[in-house]
Amino acid sequence: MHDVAPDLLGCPLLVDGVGGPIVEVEAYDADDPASHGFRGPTARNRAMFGPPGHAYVYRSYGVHWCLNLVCSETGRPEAVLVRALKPEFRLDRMRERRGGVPDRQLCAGPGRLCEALGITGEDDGRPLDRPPFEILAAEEAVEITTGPRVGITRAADRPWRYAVVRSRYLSRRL
DNA sequence: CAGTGGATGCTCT
DNA sequence: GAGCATCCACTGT
Repeated sequence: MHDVAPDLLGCPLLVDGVGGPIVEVEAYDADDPASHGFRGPTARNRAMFGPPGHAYVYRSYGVHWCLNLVCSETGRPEAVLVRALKPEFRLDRMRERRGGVPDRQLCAGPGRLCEALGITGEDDGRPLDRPPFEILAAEEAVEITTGPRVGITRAADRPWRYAVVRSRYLSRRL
């Protein structure tokens, strides 16, 4: 799964044609105390234990939605949290949904990204290779760096945040 | 700029 | 009843 996470960077993620290339992700694996799947399957996290190539969407802080791409090859809960992408396709829809924030903040953060792409709990468990989802091959090679994950308390020092070097669309500086 | 705190609802202990 | 894989508004320099 730590192989999958960096490979996703640069790949355009679209929902109903709205989106752009992913610039920032975080990896969560089965032996990770910070992962929702760490304590076993529950009603919320069941998608994490399902087949790979599906979405795991959950509500964060009672307010925002966050999107994971499930990539458990072995039936273990492994997923990649999509934290930011470069707004590129159908910017008009994103601006409309995000209420006039600067373009660089349209998808700079997991909650913001879901709002811009219209992702909700309805999308939990849906396959990523069928509408409304679409993930394309990377347009060009990107330079990748790593750093500590954001917003967690347990295992916060694991450097499992992957980002495109010098992208101006990241949720935070590395 | 940096730092702080509130909103808000659901999950798990 | 506690604790969030967050965001935004507001404060003070």
